[in-house]
Parts: sequence; C-alpha cells; structure tokens
Amino acid sequence: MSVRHGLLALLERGPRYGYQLRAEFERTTGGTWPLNIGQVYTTLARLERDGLVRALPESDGGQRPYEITPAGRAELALWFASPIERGDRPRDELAIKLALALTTPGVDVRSVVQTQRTATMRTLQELTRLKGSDPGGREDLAWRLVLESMVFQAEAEVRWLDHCEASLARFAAKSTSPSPAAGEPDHGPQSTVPEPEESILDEPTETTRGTR
Amino acid sequence: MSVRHGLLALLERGPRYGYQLRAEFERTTGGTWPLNIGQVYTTLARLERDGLVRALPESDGGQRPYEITPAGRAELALWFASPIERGDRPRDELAIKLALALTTPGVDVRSVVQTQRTATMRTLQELTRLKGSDPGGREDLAWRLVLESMVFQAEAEVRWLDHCEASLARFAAKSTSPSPAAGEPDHGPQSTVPEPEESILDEPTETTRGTR
DNA sequence: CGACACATGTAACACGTTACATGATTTG
DNA sequence: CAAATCATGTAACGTGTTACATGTGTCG
Repeated sequence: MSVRHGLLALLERGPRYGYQLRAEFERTTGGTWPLNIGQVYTTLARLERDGLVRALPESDGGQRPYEITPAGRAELALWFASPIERGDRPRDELAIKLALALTTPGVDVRSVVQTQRTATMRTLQELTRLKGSDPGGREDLAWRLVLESMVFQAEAEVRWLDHCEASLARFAAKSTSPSPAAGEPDHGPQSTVPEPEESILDEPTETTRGTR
Repeated sequence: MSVRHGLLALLERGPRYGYQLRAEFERTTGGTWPLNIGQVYTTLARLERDGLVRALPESDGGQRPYEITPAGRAELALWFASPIERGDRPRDELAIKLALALTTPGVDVRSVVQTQRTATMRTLQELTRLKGSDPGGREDLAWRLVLESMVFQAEAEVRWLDHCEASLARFAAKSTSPSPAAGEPDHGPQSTVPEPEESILDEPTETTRGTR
C-alpha cells in the first residue's frame, strides 16, 4: 500500500496530475525508487473509485489533476497515525533462501552467505558514495533519511550474515561427523511426518540482545 | 520470486505434493511466514508450465506429487549461486512514509517516528520471546536464523528511527537559530538499542573480507 | 452422524512491472 | 522537420491474498 498512500500524501499538498506525482515522488526519495508511471494512473483510478481522490476538469495542456477528498484526508491521517506492522511486510527472500539452503542437498551454505555478503557490501559502498553531496535542505533531508534507511538495513544484513556464518561454524563443530544423510528419499504416500530429530542443548552465547 | 524458488528448493529434496510443500515450508521457517495454500497450487502450475517441475501420477489418496526437472535444478542452482540484489526488493514502506511525512502539511513527524518505534520495540520483544525454546537441531537452526534475521532488521529499524529523530532535532535547531551550533549533543532523547551509530564501513577490518 | 483435518483446485482482487499506443508541446 | 519530453492511458503478466467449492479420510 505504499504507493497508494504515497500519492495520497502528495495530493495533500495540493492538486496534482499523474506525471507530476511521479516526478515529485521520485524527487522526495532522491530517485532511489523509480515509480512506474502506469501504476500512477491505475492507482489514481482506484483511489477515485474508493472516493479518496476526485478528478478535476482537464486543463488546456491535457493534464488531468486530482484533488484529495475529506475521506482521503482521513485515510491519510490514519496511515500516519498507525505504525507499519511486521506482518504487513513481505517475506524476506534472503532469509527464506538461507533457511532452505540449510536443508537442501548439494548446497554450500557458506558460499551462499559469502556471495550475499559481498554483494551487500558492494551495495553499502555504493550507498555511502551516493551520500556524498548533501546539503541541509528539508527536501534533501527526506531523501538523505531514505538513503540512510537503506544503509541501516544493509548493515543489519551484513551483521546477520556474519552471525549466520558463526552459527554454521558452531553447528559444524558440534556435529563432528556430518552424517545425517541429507533428506530421506523415502516417504510413503500421505505421510506429512514431522520427522522428530535429535535435540542437542545449545549453550546460550551472545544471542541475548536488545530487548529493553 | 521467493515462493517460486522456495518450492523448487523443497522439491529438490524429493517429490512432494501441494499440502506437503506448504507444511514443510512453514516448518523450516518456524511458522513465522504462513504460506497460502492457494498460491502453492498456482505456483506449481506455473512451474510446470515453465518446465521446472513435472507432475507425477496421482496417488490413491488423491495426492498429486510433483518432481523437479533438470531445468528446475539448474534454475535453483542459479538462485543459490547469485546474490539477491537491492533493486529486486520492494520499496520500504516505512522510509516512504517518513520521507513524505516530512513535506506533508499538518503531520507531526516526531510522533510518527515515536509511534513506529514503540511498535517495532514491541515486535522486538515478541521476537526475543519466541526465541526462548531453542534446541540445536539442523532444522531448528534454520528457523532460528530466520527469527534472528527479523530481529536484526527490527533492531536496524529502531536505530534508524532514533537516527531520524536526531536528524530532525538537528534540523529544527538549525531552522530556529540560523547560527549553526557546532558541538551539539549527538544522540536523540533515548537510545535503548545499543550498537553502533557509526557505519561498519568505517571499520577497515570488516570490509576486507569476502571479496574473493 | 457430524466435525475436523487432509487435499486439490478456482475465482476474484490488489499491487507491481513492462510494454505499447496516442497525442501535445518543446527544442535543436 | 525531427526528436525528445510531457502526458495520458491500456493490456498483459507475475505475484500474493482471501474466499469459496469439492471431495476423502478419520475419529469421537
């Protein structure tokens, strides 16, 4: 719902038409997130259908501006007032990938981790490079924060990858013979067996963090 | 593309049918990400259409298992071998929200930040609570890492929010009194989550890794 | 029997992306 | 004039979600 609400927020500043909205959206995020123009129009159509915006008469230049309605303002206020919940976010593809890599035969998890780490570090360098020219205007503040958001996320990813590597090493050290024989090709029909495996005690290491 | 490749990875272990795939997917991620069953079937249909999986004869119980094809194995290997690029990920709704809040009239950015911070901290506590029961099996390793991935992301988010608040304060101070105060107290009102404000790029020891 | 878990599917919709078609205006 | 930019839209597809329809098997 980010684009939907984003357009609504831009219309709160005053009537805008499609092309203008895209330009303004990309400008406040510093061009980091290019916005598809087709989606602007379809989203505007849906917003109008839902009564959150209203089309204004077409101007001479062929522009078709929209304005926000009271219902739209209410919706926008609600968006700003309520936090974004964890469940609303998409699945993290990287986490899925690593979790599945762990139990997929013939996959070198360590190299998956390393490959990702290299790529993310490259991204990180690119981001810090972008952060170079940086005056202190209010609009620049916006896209600088957006950039830094990506930096923080990327840094967290690298830390997590390092943590994964450490966990993998610890696990490998614990099971001296990596003999669990990967997946069992066996499986009678209709057995969704939970497959209860051995449970080794895990010594609590530095994994107790930031809960306060 | 996460579900598509996820199912492919599960099928690499051996033939599975739809229901089994969902159960297995949710199990390896610890039920953190419930997988819609309808999507499993449509995704399987698309995978079959693309020649990455092949349907096996229906068993007695009415199950319709699929097996991975060589093309599917190739695709999967490619997935594991290539990093997930930044551009492939969706726009961060929170960053958009804050960037737009900055230039939208009548929006109290500080309270938006605070609301989100509270919500994320609650999520963080919930996550660490979930991490309680934790044996050291290989499958448990997977979902523990998934959980910790979310923890790392949430921590990064809180740090970023604190950083935003500090930036806002700095900006407000600059606007009200045009004379830039040189030595301002760096951090915002509260920093419950420790860890660096500095980028890990500043630490030369870390950056030299992984570039093989 | 009836409720529930298992199992497969379809339909409809929201959102996002890419590509294409169509004009108007500006500019080299 | 030709090309680029501005501006609006449509079509098709992928992905994800929700809801519904349809069966079978099991168990109290």
